[in-house]
Amino acid sequence: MSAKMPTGGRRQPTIHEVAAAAGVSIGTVSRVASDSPRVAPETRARVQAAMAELGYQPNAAARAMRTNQTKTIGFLIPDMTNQVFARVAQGAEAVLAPEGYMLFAFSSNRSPAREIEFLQAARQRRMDGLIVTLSDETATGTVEELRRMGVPVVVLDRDIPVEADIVYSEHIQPIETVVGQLLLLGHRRIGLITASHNIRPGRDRVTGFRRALERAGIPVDEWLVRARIQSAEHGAAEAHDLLTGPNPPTAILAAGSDIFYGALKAVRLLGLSIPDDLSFVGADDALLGELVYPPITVIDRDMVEVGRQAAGLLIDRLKGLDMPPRRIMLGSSVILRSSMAAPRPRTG
Amino acid sequence: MSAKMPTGGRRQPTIHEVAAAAGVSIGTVSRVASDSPRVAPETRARVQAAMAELGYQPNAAARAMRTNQTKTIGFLIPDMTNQVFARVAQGAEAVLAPEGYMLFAFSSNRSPAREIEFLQAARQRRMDGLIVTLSDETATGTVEELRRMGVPVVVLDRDIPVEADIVYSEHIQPIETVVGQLLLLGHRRIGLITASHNIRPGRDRVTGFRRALERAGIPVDEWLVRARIQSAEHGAAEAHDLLTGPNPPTAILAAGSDIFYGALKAVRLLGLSIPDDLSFVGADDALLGELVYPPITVIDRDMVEVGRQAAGLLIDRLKGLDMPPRRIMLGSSVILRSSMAAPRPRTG
DNA sequence: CTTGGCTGACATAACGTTTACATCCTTAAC
DNA sequence: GTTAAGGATGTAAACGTTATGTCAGCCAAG
Repeated sequence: MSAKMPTGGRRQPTIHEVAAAAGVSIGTVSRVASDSPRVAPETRARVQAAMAELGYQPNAAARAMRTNQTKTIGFLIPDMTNQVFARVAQGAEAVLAPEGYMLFAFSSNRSPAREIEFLQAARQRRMDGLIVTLSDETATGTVEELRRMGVPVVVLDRDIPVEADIVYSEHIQPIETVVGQLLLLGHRRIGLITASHNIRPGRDRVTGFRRALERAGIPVDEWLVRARIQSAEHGAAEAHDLLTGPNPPTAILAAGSDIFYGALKAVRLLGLSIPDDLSFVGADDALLGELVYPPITVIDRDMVEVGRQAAGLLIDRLKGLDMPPRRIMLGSSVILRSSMAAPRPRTG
Repeated sequence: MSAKMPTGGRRQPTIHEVAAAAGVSIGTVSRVASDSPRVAPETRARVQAAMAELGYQPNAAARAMRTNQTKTIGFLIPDMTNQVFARVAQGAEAVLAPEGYMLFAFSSNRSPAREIEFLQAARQRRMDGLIVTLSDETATGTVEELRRMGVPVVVLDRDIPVEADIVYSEHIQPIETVVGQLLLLGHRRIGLITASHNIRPGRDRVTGFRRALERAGIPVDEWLVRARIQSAEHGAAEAHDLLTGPNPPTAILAAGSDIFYGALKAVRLLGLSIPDDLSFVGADDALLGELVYPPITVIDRDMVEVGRQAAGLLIDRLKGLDMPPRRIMLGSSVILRSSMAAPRPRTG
């Protein structure tokens, strides 16, 4: 052969080859591979030497077929490029790895169709458990598929009619707090840009927003409430629309990390100065809020902890815990910075 | 049973149950499942109905055992929270999915030990191919493990002694360009913070840096060259050290996205103003560069394209292409913004 | 009416493990 | 010296597929 296929072609050694090399039966090799007792130290050493020599790695498929376990956890996220979900993965991984599970992340790019594909692939691969963040609670196919899973599933921050453990983040209260602050500063027209009503964070943020205004006795101008898609593009478009409208808000809440980027970019493009021309509040990306000038007030939450908690719930189920679905609610905090100020008196 | 284990416990139906339900043999079910011809339309319909009824999903492990294919590609990245790698995953996914492959991402958190664990897991799972970004070219265990893979591997932006296809990014030239610009502006002391010599990007950036200075006949002050760890912490620490030293640079190149964040944060904390007190250049996060004030000059590259190219190389190998390792070099661009200016005349 | 060709379906042998069971060999106790 | 106990190892079935070989039926041609 003149051209070698890079790192390809080599067949993986099987338990039989190891057995032959060590001069024992495959049963013995299997016992050594899975750290069973009942094997003589001398034999064990010989087998281990053969395994090392051949570079033997047990075939997970064959193993899975016998044991009905894959030691694999699937993690479905709407968007891999979003740091928020990446941090959750990090937290989950930290809990799962020591238990011998591998976490494989899959990004759906916010497409319910891709989510269904993933769930089917996960079922085909007989993954032992799942952590999922759906991009649309109202997509029935996804929920249906989730019901068929047959393995423990932990849902993140969504309300769906499925028997599963859930980790929630607090969204209502922090928005209420921030809107309260803005009202105190004198703002009366506050814009909210967030995710759609089809996912819990979107709904809750709108709820918090309304509550704060109602408590202050201020009617909600529906034009100022933009609950649509969770994306930078949406954030930019809505911010632009709000700020160039006939009666623009004096403050904007960009609730969602992507929306935060997009809205901030739109503000920059319009040449508005924060907080002189506009008060601005972001969410879920404390670092960005810190790096820009002026530093921006941000609603933040510990996503790594979300991942840890989710993995914890999953581990319990994998260990056979049998009880009704559990719910964990994790808090959010408001990091106050200098992006909020009293509104400039109307000059029009 | 009083408490039901959420979404757990349900055994998955097998091909036998589908066969029984449809009143055919398992062979026929298998042929329907894999879209073989040679099955009567009426029979096909009956089998499909049974599959839908039972929610049948073929067991991937059993399938893999027979076919020696898992339709799974592993993607090893140093850090999931880094957008750079997430974008690569996105690009790769876009190419792989239409070919029927699933991409599973795994983050090593820059630990060679975790990388070895992943490679072994990938081999156990008999993944069909791999895209890998190692965190240290000099870690021998990783390379050794890579050699044993037996399936096509595409390496991203690393020089390692393995027969594999590689996708490179251009790092020397953009640094040279930027340093050239800074020299033109009058800078003579320029600090470089980047990754260590153990990975190609770190080495190349230092090379570009030296070349630009040499061409201008300026000796390199080694104190100004900080090629260490690719992390925000390192970026912050080195920037702080440089800027508080006895003879600080008048310009800083923060070459690497994490380093960019960290260094920028350090500059903020020191209360320095860009570009008046300091010229500043970032890398790999064009969006951040755009959002901060003033907008920051950034060395950028199209990571989604990197992913696409890598997946393309992999697909070719999976289709049986047999030729010596291929190398693809992708360009980088410099996005000029207002963070570079003439150095302030020395007042000391 | 037989034969040959063809189609659709079935039966069955792998694939590489794990594990219950069988077997062999020591060693110790009677 | 026989036997029982027990530890170490071997044997073989099963897991859920795919693919190969086989066979039954049917139609057309001789």
